[in-house]
Amino acid sequence: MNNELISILKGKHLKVTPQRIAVLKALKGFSGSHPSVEEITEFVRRQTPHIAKGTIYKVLEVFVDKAIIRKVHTDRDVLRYDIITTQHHHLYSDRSARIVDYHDENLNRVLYEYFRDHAIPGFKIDDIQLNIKGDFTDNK
Amino acid sequence: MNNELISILKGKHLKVTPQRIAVLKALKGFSGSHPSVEEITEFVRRQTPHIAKGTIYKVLEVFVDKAIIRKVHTDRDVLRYDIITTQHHHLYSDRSARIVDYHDENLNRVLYEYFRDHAIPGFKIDDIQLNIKGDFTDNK
DNA sequence: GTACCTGCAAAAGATTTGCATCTTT
DNA sequence: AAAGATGCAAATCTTTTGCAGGTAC
Repeated sequence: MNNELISILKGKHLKVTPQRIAVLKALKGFSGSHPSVEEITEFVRRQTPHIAKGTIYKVLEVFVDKAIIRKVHTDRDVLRYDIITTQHHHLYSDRSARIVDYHDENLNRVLYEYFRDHAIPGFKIDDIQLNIKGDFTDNK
Repeated sequence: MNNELISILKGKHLKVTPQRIAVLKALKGFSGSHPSVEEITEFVRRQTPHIAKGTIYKVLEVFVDKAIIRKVHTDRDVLRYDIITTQHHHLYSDRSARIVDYHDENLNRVLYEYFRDHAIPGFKIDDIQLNIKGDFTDNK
C-alpha cells in the first residue's frame, strides 16, 4: 500500500526515503484540505517522530519542483500545499479560514474553449485556476 | 490632485494622514504592477523619508480591511498588493517573476453567466479571480 | 562508491506587537 | 478631549542555509 507512493517517487526519479514516503502519505491524508507545513509536520510526526522540520521543508520543495504538489496561498496565512491531482479550483471563505477544492469539468471545458477562441496575445497558458471568493452558506 | 486620495480615505471613514496619502499615492503609482512592501517603502520614502516600515505595514493592513487594496501572492515570494479597481485577473509567469493584470470584460461576463446557471451549492460567490499560469512569449 | 538526503542549529527575512508620543477630528 | 495613528524597537514566526554524517542506488 506504500507501493503507490513509491512509484510516484520513482516516476520522478527521486530516491525513496522514509521521510519522503511519510510526507507523501501526509499529503494524501490531507487531500483536498491544503495543509500548512506545521500541520504536515504534526501529522508526519505521529508516525515518524524524528523527522526534522528542515527536512520537511526540503522534501516539500523537491515535490513542488517535481510537480507532485503545488503551493497554494491564502490572503492571511502561511504557505499551504495541495497535492496535484487533476485541474481544480479553490473556494476561499474570508470569514472562516477555509479553502476548499472545487472540481468542475464543465467549467474547465468552458475555460478551455474560451481561451482557445480568445488567446491572450504574448502569453502561452499552461494552467488556469480560479480563486472563487465568498462565503459558505452552511456556515460555521 | 490629492483630493481624490483624500476622498478615498474619507469615504472609508479613515483619518487622513500624510502617511496614508503617501502610501495610497505609491499604490496608484504601481497600479497594475503589484508592489511588495519593500517597493512601496522605497517609493514612499522618496517623498516622505521619515515613514516607519511598521507604519506602512499598518497602513496596508487597514487598506486591506477597508477593501482599498487586496493582497496578491506569488508562489515564491513575499506579499504583494494590488489596488482594487475593477474585477480583473492575473497572469503568472513561472519563469520570470512577473505578475501582470489581465482585464477581460467579456470573460467576466462569461463567468458571471456560468455561475448564475451553475451555482455552487452551499457557497455564495463574491468575487472570482483567475490565476492564469504560463509564460510570456515575448520573453525576456 | 557516489550522489543524494537528512538532521540540526544557526541565520535570514518578513511581519507583528507594544507602547509612548503625536495628530486628526 | 477623545479616538485613532505613527514611530521605533523588540519579538515572533516562517522559511532558508550550511554542513557533517547517513542512506539509497
